[in-house]
Amino acid sequence: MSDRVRDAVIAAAKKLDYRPNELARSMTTGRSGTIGVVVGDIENPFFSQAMRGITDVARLAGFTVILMNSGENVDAEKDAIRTLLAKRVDGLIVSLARESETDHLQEILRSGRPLALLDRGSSLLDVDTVISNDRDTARDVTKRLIALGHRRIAYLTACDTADHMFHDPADIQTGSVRRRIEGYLEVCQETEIPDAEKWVRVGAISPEATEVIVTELLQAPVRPSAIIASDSVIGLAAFKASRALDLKLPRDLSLMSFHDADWTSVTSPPVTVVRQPVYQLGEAAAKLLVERLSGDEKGPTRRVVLPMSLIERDSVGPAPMSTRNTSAAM
Amino acid sequence: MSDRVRDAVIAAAKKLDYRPNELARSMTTGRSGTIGVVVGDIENPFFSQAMRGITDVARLAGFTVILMNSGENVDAEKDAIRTLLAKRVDGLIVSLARESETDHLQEILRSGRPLALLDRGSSLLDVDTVISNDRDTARDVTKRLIALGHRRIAYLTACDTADHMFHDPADIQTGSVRRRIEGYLEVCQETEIPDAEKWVRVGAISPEATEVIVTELLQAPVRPSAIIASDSVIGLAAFKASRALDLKLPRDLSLMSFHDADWTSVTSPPVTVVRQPVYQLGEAAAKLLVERLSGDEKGPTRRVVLPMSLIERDSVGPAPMSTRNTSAAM
DNA sequence: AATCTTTAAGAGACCGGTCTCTTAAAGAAA
DNA sequence: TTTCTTTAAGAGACCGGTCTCTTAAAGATT
Repeated sequence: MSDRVRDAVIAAAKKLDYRPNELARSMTTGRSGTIGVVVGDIENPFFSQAMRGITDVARLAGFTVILMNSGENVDAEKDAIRTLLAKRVDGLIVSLARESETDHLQEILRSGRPLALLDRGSSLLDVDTVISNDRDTARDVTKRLIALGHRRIAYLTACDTADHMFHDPADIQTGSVRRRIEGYLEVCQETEIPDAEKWVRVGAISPEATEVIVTELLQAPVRPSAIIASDSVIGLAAFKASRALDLKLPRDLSLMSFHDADWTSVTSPPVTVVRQPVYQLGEAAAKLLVERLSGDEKGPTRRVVLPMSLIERDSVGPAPMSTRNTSAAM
Repeated sequence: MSDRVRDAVIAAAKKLDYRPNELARSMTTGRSGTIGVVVGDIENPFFSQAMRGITDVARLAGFTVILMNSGENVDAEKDAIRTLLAKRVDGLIVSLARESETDHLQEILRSGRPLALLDRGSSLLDVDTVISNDRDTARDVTKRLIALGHRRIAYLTACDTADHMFHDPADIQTGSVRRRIEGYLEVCQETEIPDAEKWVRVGAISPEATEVIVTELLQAPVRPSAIIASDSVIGLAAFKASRALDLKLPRDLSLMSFHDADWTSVTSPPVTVVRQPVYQLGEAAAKLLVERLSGDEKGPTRRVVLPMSLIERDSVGPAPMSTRNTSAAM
């Protein structure tokens, strides 16, 4: 009897090509089967790789992904989260624009939905987080550069400050970058390199802005012998700018970049990079979220730290002798 | 009276931090404020750039975007569309895996939702489409190579066939690529270059696969003097493979690639590319869709063709004299 | 002051599912 | 055949909005 009726229903359903309305289902069940993701800019290979990791895990777990770009802008981020919450996503993955502004994130928590932080954590927020070992890697990288005789090492980041100048790590609102700068400064202090702070440059928010910063840096009377780029977009712009100035790497300048983007291995010279497990970062964040969504709602928060590693190629070399004694040169 | 009550309501809403449930709203209005996007692989810079164009337009129009990867796999594409339809997206943007399989797209049309095709059209489907002028550009590029004396020009694409060999443009299911190959073959025929078909290689679906194909191609007794890569991922792998074989560009081999990805300008030599308005492609597709969604539901279908242009750099040069007479060399 | 118009507030149905509870029918046991 | 158990089908409420219709109250008109 059950069979007969079922077959009839199925046949009818097929004839009318009936599709259950997931919206209606979501309304009663309270679950939308959707997770919201807020990233800085999907065009950045860093985020598109991470996004692939997220979508792969989500799909396997039966979730669908809504993507929103914040442009690293807090207001856009707030809007995005508000929209996502209104759409009743089951959980969120956010790559915070500024770690200090967490009011809108509290809102997520208050709504009872789980949240996972991607690449940037926040001490103000006790939630699942996936980051890289930024500080340690920055320390290693800086040590390596110093061992090669570099004393004037510029650090370039897209993170901007109110006056577009760097004074203190506390100015930097993006956690991953702040930790890197802290690591860099620590090592400089330990090796008694004075005024390392003055070599940190903020506001490399676009290839054009980066070009201006790098050009100005390299044309100054006292110029850096090495540059560390905080991501591959900055690294690429710095590479182009140094070439435009006819500088030979690594003779005239040592360049290294965070994120082993595709292009870094095919330049001449190929550029020394910090390999970041970007896909895995996204994957891990999605896994944490999916686990919360299917079971232990209220387990202890987990913080995953994925290791980065230095890939030494040919854009980094010994510093010219003339630059080694910092105090004299200044 | 109205004011008093409204104020009271607003105050109460604020106190309870009330957020309208978009799901419930969607159910009655029949509009979810969401558009579904199906791309091959968000990790590919081509798609991530296009996606940025889409999300920017969508956000401005008040829509939210659900992203799904098909991996250029028809079954995954079908699944994705089914899910999207069940979630009651208002419209879809799809980058078709195979132009001949359109049953699942008919399903979209039957559901009454608008659809826009991105980068790949289908003659079977009368819907809004945004593509590039693939055939003409391929013709230009081929002519240029032939003018430089090239007679053996390999064309590499990720599109695969059943037997992993190319026989006929009809084998190629990705419209943009098929049109390019058609343009390439047309020009070869017009200039009486025999057997151009044998230089088309399919199945460059990953960097590894591409490396195998390129290495085999370049180590054969009769090898191509020029390679055209159908996208920047293939172009990069081909660049690496040729370098691994110690070939000097453009002396030993001319290489050019579709899609002006970032890296193409920083290699040595920089590679000659076809500039594709990728962001604009996404933008245009989203605009077409949004227009349908807000007004002329049933206007005539529009096909937007965005122009590509050749950026000549230094990876393409004259063919070695020895390769110019095809018949003798074979 | 009585009537008509305007405007606001309240009540009810609906969207399309899920879930529980009741009722009816079929099959098993006495 | 009667009674008890099992199982299937049907009815109703609910999720949280939108929308329409009714009712009540305020303001305008003569």
